Order: sequence, then C-alpha cells, then structure tokens
Amino acid sequence: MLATDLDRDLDTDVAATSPTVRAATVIPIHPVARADKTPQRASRCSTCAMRALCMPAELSAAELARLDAIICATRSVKRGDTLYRAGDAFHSIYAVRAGSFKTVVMHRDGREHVTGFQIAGEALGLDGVGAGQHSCDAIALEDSAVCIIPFAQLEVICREMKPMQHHIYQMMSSEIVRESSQMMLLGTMSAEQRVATFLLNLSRRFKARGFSAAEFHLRMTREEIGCYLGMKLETVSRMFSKFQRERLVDANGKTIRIVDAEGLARV
Amino acid sequence: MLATDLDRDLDTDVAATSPTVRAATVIPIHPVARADKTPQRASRCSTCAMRALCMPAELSAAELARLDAIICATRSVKRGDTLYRAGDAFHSIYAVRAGSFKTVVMHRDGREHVTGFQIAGEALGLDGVGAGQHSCDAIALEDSAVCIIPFAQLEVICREMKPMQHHIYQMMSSEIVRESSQMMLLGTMSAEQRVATFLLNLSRRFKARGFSAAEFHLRMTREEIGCYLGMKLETVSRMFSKFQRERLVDANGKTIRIVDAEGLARV
DNA sequence: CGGTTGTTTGAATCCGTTCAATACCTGTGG
DNA sequence: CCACAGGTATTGAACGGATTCAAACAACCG
Repeated sequence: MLATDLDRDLDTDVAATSPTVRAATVIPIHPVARADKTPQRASRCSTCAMRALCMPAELSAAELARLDAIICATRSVKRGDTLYRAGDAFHSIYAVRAGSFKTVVMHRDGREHVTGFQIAGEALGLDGVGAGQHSCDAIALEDSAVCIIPFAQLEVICREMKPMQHHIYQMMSSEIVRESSQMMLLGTMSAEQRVATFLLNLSRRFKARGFSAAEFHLRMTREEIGCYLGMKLETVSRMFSKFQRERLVDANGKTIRIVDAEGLARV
Repeated sequence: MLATDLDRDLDTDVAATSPTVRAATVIPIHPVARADKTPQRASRCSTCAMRALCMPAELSAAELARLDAIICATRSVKRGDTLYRAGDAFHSIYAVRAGSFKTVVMHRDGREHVTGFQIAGEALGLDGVGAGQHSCDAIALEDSAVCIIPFAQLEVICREMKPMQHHIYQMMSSEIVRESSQMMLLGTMSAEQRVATFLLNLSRRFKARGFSAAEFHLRMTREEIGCYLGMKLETVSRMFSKFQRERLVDANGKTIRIVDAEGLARV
C-alpha cells in the first residue's frame, strides 16, 4: 500500500499557487521495506520517486550522489503518532514518502488549529528553522513514512550547490504563499466556499501525484477538516450534504467523488 | 519624521514567536535626505539602525563592508503607493527603514485580504522567491522608505557567509510561523479576541523598537484592520468601544492607549 | 468652507454554532 | 460469524455572534 503511493510520477507541489510545475521523469522505487522500524536506511535519493520534490531538477549525477551520502534516512510513523511536537528541538526537515500528516498549532488555552495537511511528496518541518524548535505538532493521519533531511548538513550542501540553495528558498517561500492563501480563505470565505476550495485543492494535489483528480479518499476526519477550515465538524458535514444535493460532489463517508469541478469552483 | 523612527534601538522581530531576541548596539543614522526621490543611495548598511534586522549579529567588519558594497539602495514610497504588486517579477526583498506597509492578496473575484502589516525593521517580499513573482501587493500606509536587497546578490553572499545564509532561512521560517499563528487567530478566535491579540501584538512590536508599548498611533484604517482580522470594519469599531467601556484600552480615533494589558490578554 | 473619507452606533437579519438525537462505520473479542 | 463498543458522521431545531443596512458624526484636505 505504501508502495502504490510511491510508484507514481510526481511533481513539485509544495507551492499551491506556484506556476512552475516541473514534469520529472522518475524511477519508481521498490516497495518500502518493513515500514514498522524506525529509523532505517532508505532507498537512495537518486532513485527516489520523491526526487522532484526534494531536489531541484538541474542536479548532476555527482551532486545527486553527494545528497545520497548525506540525507535520506527514513522513519516510519504510525497513524496517530507524532513526527515531532511543538517545542522539540529542530534538527531536520522531512519529506513525506508515503501516507499523510496534519500539522497542529496549539494555543495556551488549549484551543488547537490545523495549519495544514501534507501528503506524499510534500515537506514538513520548515517552521522550525527560525526559532530552532518546532512550532507545531506533526501527526500522521495514517501509517506513514518520511525522509529525514538533517538541516545543518543541508545548509552545507546549499552553500556549495546553487540550485539546491535556491530550491530551499523556493520551498520556504512557497509555504509562505500557501499560508497567505489559507489566511485569505479563513478571513474572507463562507463555509461553503471554504469546503469547495479545500476539495479542489486536494483534488489538484492528488492529480499532480498521478492519482485520480475526481475520486479520492480523505485521510482526515470531519473534525480535522473543520479545524483546518475554521468551522465546526457539523458545518463541514452539512456542506458535503449540500454539495451532494446540488450534484457537485458525491460524498460517501471518506470517499469523495468530484462530479462537477467547475460548479464547485463557481460556488 | 523619518529620522525619528530610525534613531532608535531595534531588535530583530520578524519572528513574532522567536525566542532569540538580540539587543544590538546601533549607531543612529542621520535624517534620511530627500525621501521624495527614488531610488537613491542609502546610508551604509554598516551604520544603519536596521542592521539588527537585515543582518545576523556575528558579522565581521569585512563582511559588513561586502554587504555595504552590494545591497541597500533605498527607495521611498508615498502613502497609498505600491512597493510591488502581485504578478510583478521578483528581484529584491525589502527592509522597511521608515514608515509602514500592508500586504494584500487578491482573489480572482475581487475579494481582498490583508495578510500583514510591516513596520520599520521588518522584511517585505519574501513571498516572491518561490514563484519568481510577487504574490501580493505591498502598499505604504504612510510615506515610507525601504532598503532594497537584490535577491540574486544576496544568494551569492549567503553561499559565502554562513551566518548570513542562516539568517535568511530564519527570516523565512519565522514568517511561516507568524502566518501559522495568524491562521490560528482567523480560524479559532472570536472578534473580541482577535482585536485584543492584534493590539497586544502591535504593542509588543513597537516596544521592541523603543517606542511606547502603551500608547501608539495606528497607521491603518478600521477597514484595513478588519480585513486583516477577518471581520467587518463595524465590528472592529464595536470591539474598540467595548474595550473602552471595560477600561482595557483608551481608543481615540487612531490613537491607542493600552490601559490594562493583562486584562486584554485575558479576553 | 464644503466634500470626501473614515468612524461610531443602532436595529434587523443571517450564517454558523450549539445542543441533541440518531445512524453509521470499523475493529475487537466472544 | 455476530454482537458490541467507541469513534465518526448526519441531520434537525434553537440560539447567538457577526454582518448588513442605515444614519449620524468626526476628521481631514484641498
């Protein structure tokens, strides 16, 4: 199951709004061996299906080999377990190899908010660079595996490889842009528009990974979706039902089929 | 007027939540000459009051001199004018030398949302790195001046100066964290809590720049505040009135005096 | 000074929440 | 295999916080 997620063509998609989408030819990796041990030696980066995310396109074979040597031990995280917690010392960033995560920020009064969902091929942990410690919890939504990228060593590499340096800046900047558009969603959109936007965004990301854009399986609960979109789980459910009645989507529990994407976008 | 803003001790404060606050000894710069011409040669970075923001603390005199040679032409922007617009090609990031800005993202349907306010000593333009073009408009709230930092040249410097490289990563990461906490605000807080949080945040930032934490002048309208906090201008106004009645703040148009900061935080 | 822009306040309305009841899964253990 | 439990999802009705609409006022600027 982990393997099927990986045997696909990927493209960089951390930046929801980035216009630069690279179509990378990627060598499918073998099924992830024993996802229950952590950490373990990964497949080499140079043959990883996620390469289009982790690395810029223009690297030479020699440069790729350098990366292989330094980064990409993997770690598997069981459903519900945390990859890191707010307050943990920051050492590494992560690329999701398989599965999916949510990032959760917590207010002192106990109130919590989901700041993002990350699926295979997306980055995690960039929040930790600034303060030297993570500012949120990263929790697996299903049994998942990540690639561990020690940041100090990455910095060294970035000083020597210009494309790599630029790539890290791009990843961080794209995350800033993604969050800006999420702020716009939270600040200006109705519940209906938020849910529609959420579904279309997920659809686009799945499509970019070679999965169906029309039909997919939600890994998160209604409550988690609500917490991400700034509304209660009941409201999320009502919006799904509404879209169902209007023949825009076909929502059956966690299985979603987008019937009329244009209609959804027009909401 | 520009000069008074600059003749202050500053500390790095891009990261709202960053625990690392450096107290920097800073040489006051002379009054900014003719702020009406753009662009113009700036005071040298090595004597700039904003140095604590633009640069890491550990730079040698020689390294500072290198920066002087390359970055820090300035540009002045009149109230209401844009520093850059969404879609503009990205070439530089900016440090606010004097005055203040808002950044605005626009949805295709015309709806707009204020993603942040930037005051003296804060950075602008980091959103542009990812896609090679800016993703929002940056608009001056008053006659302002920025320091122009060409990003391509900054990247070169960062490959040679480790502290500088790390500093840029920190700035971007801190912006990610700041936006996360703004998402939490938009997603989970009541109108009352949002306005209270907004005032306390501004207060903290002014204080860090040597201004009064208790009394300050808002540069933005109620509408802009509302657009930032995800509510209507009338609601912002009502909250100010409410805080007034409860003796938490003394709001007189754009002049704000925080009477009971603890009370505000408890809201 | 008049006109424009920004602010305050009230009353009616509406969208999303809250509370509550019911139904639906999914995995576990008898 | 079925029954059961616990979490998850759906739906209805009442409520409430924020918006909308409207009017009056204040501040600012040419």
